[in-house]
Amino acid sequence: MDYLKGLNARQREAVLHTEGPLLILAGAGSGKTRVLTHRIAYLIEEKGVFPGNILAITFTNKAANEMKERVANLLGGDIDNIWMGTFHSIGVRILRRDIDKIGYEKNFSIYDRDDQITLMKECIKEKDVNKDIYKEKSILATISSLKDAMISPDTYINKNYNDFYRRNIGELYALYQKKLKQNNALDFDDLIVKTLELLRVDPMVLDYYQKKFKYIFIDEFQDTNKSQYELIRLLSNKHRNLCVVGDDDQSIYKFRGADITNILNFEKDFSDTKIIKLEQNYRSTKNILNVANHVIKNNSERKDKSLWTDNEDGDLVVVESLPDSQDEAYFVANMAEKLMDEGYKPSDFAILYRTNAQSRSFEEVFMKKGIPYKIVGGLRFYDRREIKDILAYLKLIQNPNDDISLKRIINVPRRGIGNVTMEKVEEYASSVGESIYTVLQDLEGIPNLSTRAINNLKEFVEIINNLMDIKDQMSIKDFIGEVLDITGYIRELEKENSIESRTRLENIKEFVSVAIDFEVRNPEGTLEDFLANVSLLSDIDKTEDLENSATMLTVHSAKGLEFPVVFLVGMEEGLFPISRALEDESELEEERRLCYVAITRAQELLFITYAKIRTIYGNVNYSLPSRFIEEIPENLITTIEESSGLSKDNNRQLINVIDYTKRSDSFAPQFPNNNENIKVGTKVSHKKWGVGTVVQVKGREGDKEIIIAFDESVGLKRLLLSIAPIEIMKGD
DNA sequence: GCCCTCTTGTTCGAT
DNA sequence: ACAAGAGGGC
Repeated sequence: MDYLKGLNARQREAVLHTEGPLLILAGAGSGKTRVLTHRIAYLIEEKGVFPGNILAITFTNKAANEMKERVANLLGGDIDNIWMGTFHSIGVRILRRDIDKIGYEKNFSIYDRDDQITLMKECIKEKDVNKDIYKEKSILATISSLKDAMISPDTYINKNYNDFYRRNIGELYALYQKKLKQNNALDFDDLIVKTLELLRVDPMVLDYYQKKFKYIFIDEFQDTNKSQYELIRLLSNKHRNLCVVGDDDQSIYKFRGADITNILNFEKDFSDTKIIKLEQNYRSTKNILNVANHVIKNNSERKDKSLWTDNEDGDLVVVESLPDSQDEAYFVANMAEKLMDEGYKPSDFAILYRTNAQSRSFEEVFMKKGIPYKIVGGLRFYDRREIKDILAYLKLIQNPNDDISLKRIINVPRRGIGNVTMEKVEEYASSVGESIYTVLQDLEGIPNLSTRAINNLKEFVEIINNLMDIKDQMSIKDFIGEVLDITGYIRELEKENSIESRTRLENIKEFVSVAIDFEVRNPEGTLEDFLANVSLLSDIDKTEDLENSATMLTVHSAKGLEFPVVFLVGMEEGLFPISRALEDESELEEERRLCYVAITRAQELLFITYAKIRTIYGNVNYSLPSRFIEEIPENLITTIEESSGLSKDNNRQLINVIDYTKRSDSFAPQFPNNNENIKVGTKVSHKKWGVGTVVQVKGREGDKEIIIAFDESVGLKRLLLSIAPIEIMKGD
């Protein structure tokens, strides 16, 4: 088979350059996945490279699976031996084999964000520092960036010895690491850092992997952080066949340590680097690409490149201003319906927003209109309480040292084991330096426990021991069934028999089917593998592959994806770019890159919307259109009104119907409030809040804001006169 | 030990 | 606007 077929000259060059360091600067939509898959296929088929000698690191597990599939299709052979996955999953794989060499046990747990917070709370309590000053989340953020930069607690403490606050942070960092180890647990950052440590500490292990990985690929290289970069430098050091693919314009993860200098300095670190630029875009129309180019060129920190396309001009990009976020949602939904009449499918649509919280209004309207949709991230399945509970049981059974998981479920369902009892147990456990589970094996040894507490604890210990005994005798799915049964978790929910408990039971069923699915895909997989798999899924991975539904997701999650029709919503100053970035040039450039990523997801049609009023935290905010909109030349954009009237060149008749913001439920009130009759003292009645008196009227850019005092149970409310659902009381 | 009410933070993005 | 956590009363 010819692996060069259908590739352009640059792409071929990238496929053929197999030896030595290679940096592929791949613009958005320039066919980099194609290059990567063909290059891997070429190596195996033409160069006779054994699949087990290839390591490919992708950004999500989904991307890894897709790449695997595509390579398998090209080759028609067995490629299971290729190591393909995210940095974190590769780390787990290496650590499961040899982590005992750096003092952990091989059955380590992986702690997610919530587990980290729980653990940090314990550290703060134990260290007895002011918890109003030392916030778990911000400390964890600091620790995470320190780990990314490979700075140890000791180094940090020594460097900041005279800074009281920082020294405390450093000591909390040290304590946090100590506790992780006691729990035999690693957090996400540890999966990289400990892998690095293992390779540095043990020359045999390093040698093994350096020899094994003759060819290494890294996708989305612009979003690797320092420790990840160090890891691949180490792994590739022997064969030096390292191929990295990235686009500095799409670097959007600085907040979690992504270091753009990795890509900018690659050629310095690897002196004989071959650089190939892929600049032909195969994804978007000329108009869309033009818009993207005009936005990104305002950034100063970037490698010079010019992305071009042979595709059609396509329609102009539509920029639409809406009164508020609900109108925005209706606009998108109405336009989607219109486009469906023209032959588009729901799955062709993506709604991209800056923050997850924005999804709600779109979800509501799509639900109302019956347009199928799915949400990436947001209300996360794996974050639900019942799922976390079951996972905690499984984690504890797999790793008895995992105190965090134990404490989560020791009294779930209720077993009469309360705080007082647990405090005694924990105190004893830490005094003898054992895990909670271990000390529970000999309840008589724990001081001051009441007989009742002992009996309750005994019951719990028996449940867990029982489950540990049967763990290896059955499939994962059956074992989860036993856990749900023996612990009484299901019985408790069934007994409750509320709407909520029924939803929970549904979710649990869903979780069991996840396990079944895992077993089908990984016949050899252990409970350990299953848990690691679940922990390391990205939001994209976790999103159900619902047939033919629109996708709602953040711009961050949209990285690497493409859609025929993109709605880029909430394009307002303070939201996108986000308020925090307004005064910082480098953060602003990151926002601009994010905007560039959003625009370049679109293949055929792009709609950009912004709302004049946006409610955040329940507060009304008046906003201006995003500066990124201002950066687009007028001749590249249009509005619905324009495009439906006198049509410009290349501009399709987008609509026949005029009002795209019409709300189908006509909640939008027809109250004649635009009159001058409302003034301070006027009595009005509101649908929901009842009768109130206007206490203030303020002018606001053509509209008026009124403040009304309602009954004391409601209090003061701020409303916009033009849209307030109020009526003036007669006889006033 | 349990339940109810009040307070608090959330929302920048995520493996 | 809303959920989760804290705190107080029983």
